[in-house]
Amino acid sequence: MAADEARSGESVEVRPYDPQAIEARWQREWEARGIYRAVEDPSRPKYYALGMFPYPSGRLHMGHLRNYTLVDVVARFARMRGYNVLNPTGWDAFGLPAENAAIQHGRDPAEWTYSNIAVMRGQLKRLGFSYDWSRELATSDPEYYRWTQWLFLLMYRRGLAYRAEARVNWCPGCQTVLANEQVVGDGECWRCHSKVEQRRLRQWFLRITAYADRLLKDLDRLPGWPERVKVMQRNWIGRSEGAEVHFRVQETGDDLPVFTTRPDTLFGVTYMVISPQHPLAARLAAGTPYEQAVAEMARGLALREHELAEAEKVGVPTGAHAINPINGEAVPIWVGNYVVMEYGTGAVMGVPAHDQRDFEFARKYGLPVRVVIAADGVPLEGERLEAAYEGPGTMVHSGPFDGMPSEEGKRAIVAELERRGVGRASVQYRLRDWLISRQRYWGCPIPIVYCQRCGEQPVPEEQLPVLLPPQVEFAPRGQAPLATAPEFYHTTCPRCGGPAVRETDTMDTFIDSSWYFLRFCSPREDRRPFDPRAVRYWMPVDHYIGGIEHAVLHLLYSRFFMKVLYDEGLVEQEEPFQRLFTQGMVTLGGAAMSKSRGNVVDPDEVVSRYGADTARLFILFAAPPDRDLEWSTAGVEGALRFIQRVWRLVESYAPLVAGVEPYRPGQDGALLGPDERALRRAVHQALKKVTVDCQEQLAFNTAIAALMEAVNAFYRYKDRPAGRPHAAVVRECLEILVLALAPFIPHVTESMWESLGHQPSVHQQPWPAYDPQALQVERLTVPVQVDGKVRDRVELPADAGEEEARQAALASPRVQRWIEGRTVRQVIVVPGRLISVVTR
RNA sequence: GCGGACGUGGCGGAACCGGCAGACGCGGCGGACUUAGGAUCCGCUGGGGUGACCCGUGGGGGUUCGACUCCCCCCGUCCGCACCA
Repeated sequence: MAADEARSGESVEVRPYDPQAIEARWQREWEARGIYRAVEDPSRPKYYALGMFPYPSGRLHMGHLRNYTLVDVVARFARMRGYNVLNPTGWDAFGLPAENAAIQHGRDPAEWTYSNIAVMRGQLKRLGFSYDWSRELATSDPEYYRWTQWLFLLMYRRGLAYRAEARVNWCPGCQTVLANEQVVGDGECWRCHSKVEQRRLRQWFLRITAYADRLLKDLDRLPGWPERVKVMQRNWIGRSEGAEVHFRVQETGDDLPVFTTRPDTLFGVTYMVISPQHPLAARLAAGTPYEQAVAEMARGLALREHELAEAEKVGVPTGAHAINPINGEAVPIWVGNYVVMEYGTGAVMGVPAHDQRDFEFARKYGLPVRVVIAADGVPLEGERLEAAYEGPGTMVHSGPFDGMPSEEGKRAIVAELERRGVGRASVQYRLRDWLISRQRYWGCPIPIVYCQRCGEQPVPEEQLPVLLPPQVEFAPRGQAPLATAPEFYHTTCPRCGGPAVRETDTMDTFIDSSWYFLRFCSPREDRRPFDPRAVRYWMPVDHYIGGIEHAVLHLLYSRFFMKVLYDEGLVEQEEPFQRLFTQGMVTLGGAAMSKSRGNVVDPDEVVSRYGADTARLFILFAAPPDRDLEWSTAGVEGALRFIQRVWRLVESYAPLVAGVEPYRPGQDGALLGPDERALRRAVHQALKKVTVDCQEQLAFNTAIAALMEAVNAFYRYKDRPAGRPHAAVVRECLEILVLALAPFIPHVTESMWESLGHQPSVHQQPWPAYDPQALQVERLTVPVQVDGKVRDRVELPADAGEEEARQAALASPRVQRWIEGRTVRQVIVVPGRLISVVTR
């Protein structure tokens, strides 16, 4: 009876698939049972899956949905494979938008932030992510930022936090300074895209440059990171090896060091060029006709450094000369706009024959060009040179070094300079120290006070947190809002007890996010930033997933923090993220979704209309996770259709398999009919594909495709004209299907698991093993090529030997037609794959 | 300029280590069921020719019995960095 019903398929009325009811029900149950709560258990291997926590901007967008869906699948898959999984979330809650809302709409930043969090938390919960919600945190909570301040003081104590006056990036839109990493594109603010200006200010910095070398070297210890991100970090750190060479100003006796990567070209120096901001520039030009020009250049640079890349090289002579330490030659000193004060020493030796920039400058101002590296096709006379030769060669016009290969010459010249005490080997980095002061309110207060008597004083640990005061004046006027709150900044000196004032700038929010992954290990710890035991168990993050936009911001800063904590002995690893995955964008009409472009699709609307499982399935299936994903409503409907197809399959078979034990591998295998064998093969093949695709890469799109094929095979079995269904095999295959789908569509699979007579939760089941025997076939069809073109297919026993395959191929009439009149020179047999007959 | 990624049907995308190009899905066409279908199930769907043939993975060369895959040159798209000495 049950069998007949099952076989008659669609004539059986099955309950309709109701995603809203199903999803609400299981979300409630999961929460009530606490099945995603993570508890340290040293007897089990751990797995820390983490998505880059969201900024509570108001509502979730598709990027969030994609990001967290990927993390959720990784977490669920790991859980089923027996790992003790930590998958937390929280809120990167400090930041400018909260403050802008305060300015524009008079809302309290805290109120704005926490009401956004409430909305977005609800959205995340409706998506059914397997978070351990008991670990939720917000960086704007005093219990969190207390420890951010503690970490700042740790940096301070280690000499890694310092205050200095420097030329800094000033965003006129946000009315605050920015770190170099936050100046993006064409010199724009990463947040509001205003053109960044330069100002001189006294600000707090973190000495990330002290870790430049380790940050660079350890990239090689991160095989689980995308090459792209590592390259970006390498370029950002920008290590170059070379030499520092000390020239001397002939007229004043001043020391004038330069950095060069080409000490082998030292004999080719025909002029010296210094940055307009170089301390010597104004001094040397004073009293010359160029005094005013130099001053103007310095001013011009202060405004828009980023435009220089396109600007023409401009320079003026100072009238002074520099003496080359290698040969005693005096060359003119120029001031040039192409020299960056912040890199190297702010002075460059001009070698026009072997540096294209110097070449252009020399040609423009009629400076001599002297060839000192000879190579094929390079004229020895500088006047005939059409472009600088920057490659290696043999040294010429270089006194005692003539004839030496240039690579060797680099070492030889440095040795000679060292011997004479006028130079040494040197390494330069492009990386600058991290400017962390922000003239904003909604951030973590910097725990420093200034005492007239004792100077700069760290706030003692026991006085933390320095609380952000409510109710301050926000109108941006280039000054920190906290500077308008005397009740905040008036304090007493922790050392002498005398009157003192607090620092009124707040910290860059990237500090908050540089350690949150550690806090998640023990989020309620109230005596330390984190419990070392918990950190030892959970860290490092096994799989970190987020957007590429953090390649050199958050990801570099977090690595830096981790290394400092390692040096302090607080953590045992130096690298926070073992494996990193950067997902692609979600686009509509080929462009990233954005409010200003008006092409956003709201995840919430998709969930209300189709359900979270459908939204997830579409996102996972429509594109490989690292590529951009074009949103498609038709595609979403396809995903829904697939879920319904599986739903009907399970529902219509449920009566048949009720109370039946599943078929077990190895059990009377020979007795199964061909239809059952075909069904098992399809299902186990899919299971194998899902297992491999999810384990080795995040190839969820192909994993899901494989499951779709299995479902198609299931329908072929169900709708075949004759034969009663084999209940045990059907149960086995249905269970595998449901288990393998569980990480992708967690709610509906829970209901299916129940329909199959099981107790929840499907997510606490072990991942099934595929049966290698089920994959075996008796006969297979192999294509036969003649001279590289497929001419026929032959059917062979699966275990056919080479000779058998060869005979079968040559016996084929269609192959014979193609080899007629020719000599068969070779037959290549690729077992199980193809046979290639060669006549040429 | 330097560095990285990519280029496959009408569309999103498959293809292990060099071995049947186009899995799976969307869209389209046809059939079944049906009062009806925008539901469901099944079939077809790269182009030309319409019998078994030819062409086809951005373009051109090469290696190979065999190339989306490897090598060389070129074109195009996207991203990052950019007078960094």
